[in-house]
Amino acid sequence: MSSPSSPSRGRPARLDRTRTLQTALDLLNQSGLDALTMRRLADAMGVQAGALYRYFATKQELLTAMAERMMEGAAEAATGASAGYTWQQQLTALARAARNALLTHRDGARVFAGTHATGASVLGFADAFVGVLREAGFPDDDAARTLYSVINFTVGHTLEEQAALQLESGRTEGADTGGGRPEGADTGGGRPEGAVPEGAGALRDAVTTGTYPHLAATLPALTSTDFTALFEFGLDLIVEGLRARRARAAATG
Amino acid sequence: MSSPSSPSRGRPARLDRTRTLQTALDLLNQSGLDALTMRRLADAMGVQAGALYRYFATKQELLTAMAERMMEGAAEAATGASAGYTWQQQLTALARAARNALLTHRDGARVFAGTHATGASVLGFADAFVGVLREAGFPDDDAARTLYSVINFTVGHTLEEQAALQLESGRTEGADTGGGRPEGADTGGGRPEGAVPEGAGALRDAVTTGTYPHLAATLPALTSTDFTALFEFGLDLIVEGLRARRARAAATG
DNA sequence: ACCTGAACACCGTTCAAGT
DNA sequence: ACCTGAACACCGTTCAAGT
Repeated sequence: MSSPSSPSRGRPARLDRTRTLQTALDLLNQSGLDALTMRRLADAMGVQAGALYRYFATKQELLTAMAERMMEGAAEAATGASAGYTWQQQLTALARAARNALLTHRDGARVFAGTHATGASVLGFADAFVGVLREAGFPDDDAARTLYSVINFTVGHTLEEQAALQLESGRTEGADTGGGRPEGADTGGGRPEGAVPEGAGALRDAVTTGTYPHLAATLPALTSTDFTALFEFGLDLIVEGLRARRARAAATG
Repeated sequence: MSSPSSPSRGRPARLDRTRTLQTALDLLNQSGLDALTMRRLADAMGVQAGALYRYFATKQELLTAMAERMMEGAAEAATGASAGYTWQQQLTALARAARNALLTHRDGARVFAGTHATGASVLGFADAFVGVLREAGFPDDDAARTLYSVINFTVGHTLEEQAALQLESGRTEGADTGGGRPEGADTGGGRPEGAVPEGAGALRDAVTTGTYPHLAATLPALTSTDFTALFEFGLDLIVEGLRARRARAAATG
């Protein structure tokens, strides 16, 4: 029990797990995951990089703790006032809470996807989610698999959403010093001479350049930036799929 | 047109886009994404690291080309013989082909998720996918959104699947030299003294330690390693959701 | 034209030594 | 007990210089 967390005798200790975690989350929000290095985090805490390893054995362990904290309160936020909600409404609320938790932190989905947090926040959320389905009468297997379906969809979606956010902003660093870059390394697509597009514009360009009739016809929806509507659409598909499965089971059983 | 790809006069050139790409994919399969560095790739090609930058302006561009190549043939693999399939069957085949394409390469999902490939493989796949839905009579918006739902679910799922594979193997490097590691940095959970579990065992441990009634009741399904069944479950949910949406639209319209 | 050599500005992690 | 200093073994990327 004489871990670094417990305040023994001696100097008051500039570091501890909680303060390090909070500073890491702040740094993440300010600068993004790529800029969150152990050295920069140490700097922000006025300490040498090596000192962090007394509280987190590896960077991976720190990231896992961050993922865990991101999910804090997600289950509660979705539970709302109390009862009177259908299982569809409860499931939808939980999924939205998960997406919101990831969106609340810059690169939240990347942090979550890169870790395997199994703390109280994540498991509490999972237990609430599975509980809704079990109490609605779904078989245990279906309940567990639905949890993964919704989580995987949510993480995949938010990964995309946050990647798109990063591209549409943050195009203003290292603003091309004008140094003669070797002319090679082209994609070979015969681009109009300008810069290589990267965001939604890249998709629009590529679609209109090539011959993709169906993509061309759906370009507006394909390049839409209404990620909330996109998330709701997929979520609704899953929930409706569950309802259909339930109706079928009721008819058969 | 005098790009490095076109063989002009001079020495035969040990490098080119295609050979570099192939070697990178081989190295990925052998060693994983974390070991795929520009320096190691250069080593594998018998060249200095800087030489690679004549063919790929950045590592990100190389990774995008890799993602693009992973998806090569996915649309065709799903199209199968010819017609006679329902839109549900065609959609399911396309989604399976996407997962298989990612699974075929080590860390394939991580590579794909970290890039924004908009080449012929990816767009051909997307066009085929959207085409199935449009020809089945779905509105353009629904077709485009369904594409994203399925892709995001598939990427999220395969990310998890490949992460789980990595954990259950590969526990045999840097086999603890016995050096006195500082004793701190514990999670504070009072673990039984052994090593920190990381795979499916970590989840099982955490669930049985805490008080999560619903997770405890569904533990077998929760810790199952049948990822194909898990993928099929989620995919079926989405497809059934689409069918329900279609039936509703037909009744209303 | 294509590649080498060498540098620049970083990384995560370890660990003896100080206080 | 807690942190510093300094190192180890790496990174991605740039670019003058050689051939």
